[in-house]
Amino acid sequence: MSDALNPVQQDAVRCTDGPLLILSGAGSGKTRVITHRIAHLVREKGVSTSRIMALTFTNKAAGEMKERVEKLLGGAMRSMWIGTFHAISARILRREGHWIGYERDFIIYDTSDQLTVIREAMSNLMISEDRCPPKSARSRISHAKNGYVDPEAFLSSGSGPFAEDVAKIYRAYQQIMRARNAMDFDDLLVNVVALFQQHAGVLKTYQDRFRYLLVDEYQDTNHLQYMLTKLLAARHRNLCVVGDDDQSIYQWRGADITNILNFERDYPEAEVIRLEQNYRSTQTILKAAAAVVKHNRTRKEKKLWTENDAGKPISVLQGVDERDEARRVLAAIERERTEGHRGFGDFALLYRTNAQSRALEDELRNAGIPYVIVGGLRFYERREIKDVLAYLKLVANPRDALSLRRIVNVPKRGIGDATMLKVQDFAVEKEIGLYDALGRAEEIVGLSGAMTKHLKTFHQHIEAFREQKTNLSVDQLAQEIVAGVGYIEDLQKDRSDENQTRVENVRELLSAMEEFVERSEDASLEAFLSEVSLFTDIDTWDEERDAVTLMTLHSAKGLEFPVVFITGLEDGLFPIIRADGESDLEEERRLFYVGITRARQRLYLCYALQRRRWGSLGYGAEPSRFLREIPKELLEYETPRLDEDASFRSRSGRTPYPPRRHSARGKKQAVAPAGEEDQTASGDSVRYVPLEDGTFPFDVDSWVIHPSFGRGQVVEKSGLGTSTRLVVRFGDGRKKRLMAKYAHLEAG
DNA sequence: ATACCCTTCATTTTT
DNA sequence: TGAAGGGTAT
Repeated sequence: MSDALNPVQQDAVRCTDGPLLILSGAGSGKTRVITHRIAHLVREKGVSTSRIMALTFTNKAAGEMKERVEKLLGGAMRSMWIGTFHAISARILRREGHWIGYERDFIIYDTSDQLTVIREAMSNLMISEDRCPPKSARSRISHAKNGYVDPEAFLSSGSGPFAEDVAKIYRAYQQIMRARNAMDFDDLLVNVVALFQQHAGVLKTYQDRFRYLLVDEYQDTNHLQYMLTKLLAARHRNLCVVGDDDQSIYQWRGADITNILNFERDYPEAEVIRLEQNYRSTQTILKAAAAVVKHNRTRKEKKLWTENDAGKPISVLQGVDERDEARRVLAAIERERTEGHRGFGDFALLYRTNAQSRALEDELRNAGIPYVIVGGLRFYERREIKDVLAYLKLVANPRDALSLRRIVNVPKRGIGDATMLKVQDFAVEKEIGLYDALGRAEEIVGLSGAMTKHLKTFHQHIEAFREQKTNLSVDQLAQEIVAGVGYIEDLQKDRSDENQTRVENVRELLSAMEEFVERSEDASLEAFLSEVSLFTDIDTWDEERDAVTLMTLHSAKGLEFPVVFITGLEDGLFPIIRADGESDLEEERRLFYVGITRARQRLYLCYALQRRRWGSLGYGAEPSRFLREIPKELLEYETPRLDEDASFRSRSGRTPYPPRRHSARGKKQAVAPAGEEDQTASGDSVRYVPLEDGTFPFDVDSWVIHPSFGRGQVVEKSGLGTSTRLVVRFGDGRKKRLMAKYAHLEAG
């Protein structure tokens, strides 16, 4: 990219006052313009950074923006509010939520937490899950919120099947969330809009403070975000929105493309600037992108151009099935690597659905190629991470019954479901929270003395953490908790690979917290919890790593790679057609457009003639109609090589690469079990003598025979009498935990 | 309490 | 297909 801004970019930078719509084509240097614009405001116009707010969709975009502005201005931009809509809303609500009945320490529920609450609401209402699937309730509630529709309005609008049920669930759900001082993602936006609408004074403070407002990816704003933007900008009207209607790919989530299409109607005095020079891709790639998106009707006409070379044709790869497709991708990667002198980090493999990553992943792993998967299984959604966070959440907010339930018996404290039911009954009877009920465990009838003690101990433990909360930083507090409850030790009791990974993840979390404390001005527990709740996988994606990147087309938005493979280009998959036959072809096409324009030099379009979808159901597929929308002269079909070599490889799973270890986040490595050789040597024979009380005489190191596992050696023994438990290592190296009284062991 | 078997779900995309 | 969660036998 050239150093100086081009004339249009300069216009966009200098046009600071009044509403401005920047239509920025893919690869047109959008981020550069935004950051220079902010720097211009500060340096040339003397605007204080504290008066600028920039809203983005992802933390990554926000972080990048902040970093680049800091670089331009040479200093930390503490006072400037750059963040995602959700993060900024959370920040405002931490300060002002009390106006609308939330406490400062409200917690943010993720989508699985949401589901739990919905189930709870449904069971209270006696609505069966067959009648109204919780997930569909969730999505309809979310839609309602995105349209700023409350339960009552939802009911009167009476839309869709079971509208009454959903309205009831919606209301009950909100009641539960309120009682727990909790908000879901949508609530963050709903509440900040409600706050501003109901409290003019509060709104005025923010309107006055933020004289310059900037919104990135405006084409993806939903109605709530639109309202929020409008409210904030109403006073100064210095609102700059940046976007590209051709890259609107979140309508399914409530994004309203008319926000960008109607900007000029909302702000008649708005300037419009079009960034149309592309600095990223070859002419060939741009031509293909333009030809595709031209098929859409609802869009603003624009003409992207570039001074770059024509570049190579776009390659089309055909596989017989998804494995074959994957192998062809790998072959192309290898060719690019040797001929094009590229590193693994230059490649991106994009797909429509996360499930498609498997075949690619399998082949990459076989070949020993390092790769990173973005999305899919998220760090903060892992069990161990959620456990630790649940402790923190409970410490932050004892009303968070969800977190309480999650960890009350983790690690095991002998507090089971039956006990918690009694606690719950007591809590309901006394009209107190679950947590407070634990503190009064001695009053609960029907609990054994030991159980009461367990509950009290747990309560005291948490109380102690709550006291420490004020003197300790978040990371120290987390360390105290992890150590205090023996979380890691508990994991290490079972030394499986899986648990080892879990321990590492917990440590990773702890170090992430240290980092958080170092870099944040507000290092409070609440701020940390807010941040992690709003974190996604793409945010941690490390572009420096020399590894092939795998991700969905959606995740790829905003990124670029020298070489891009778009896989699974089959009708029905991409464009996707759902089970009900519904498909938004224009949005799918925009998604394809986004994918194409991620590529700088080389683009590969791949499909398979047959693909397994949900297992055995293989379906024959037509190549995607989108392929036909690209002019033939831009394409180069790779001769399908369906020779015996390919089929041989398909069976043996061999590839030209030697297997090598690599780490792919979130995927457990296929590690061969620690091979213990056959134990054929006869050890000391222990006579099988069943004792009167049913105990068994086996000790550590003695040999036993199990009716189904065969012969093995006792490596651990715990418990006494009838509850004797043994860990036995059998012939194939597998260790089994056995309850001696059930195992039918014989001496051997 | 654990281990295994069964069912179900996911397969659209995410803050 | 395979992961994950529930239920049941041990």
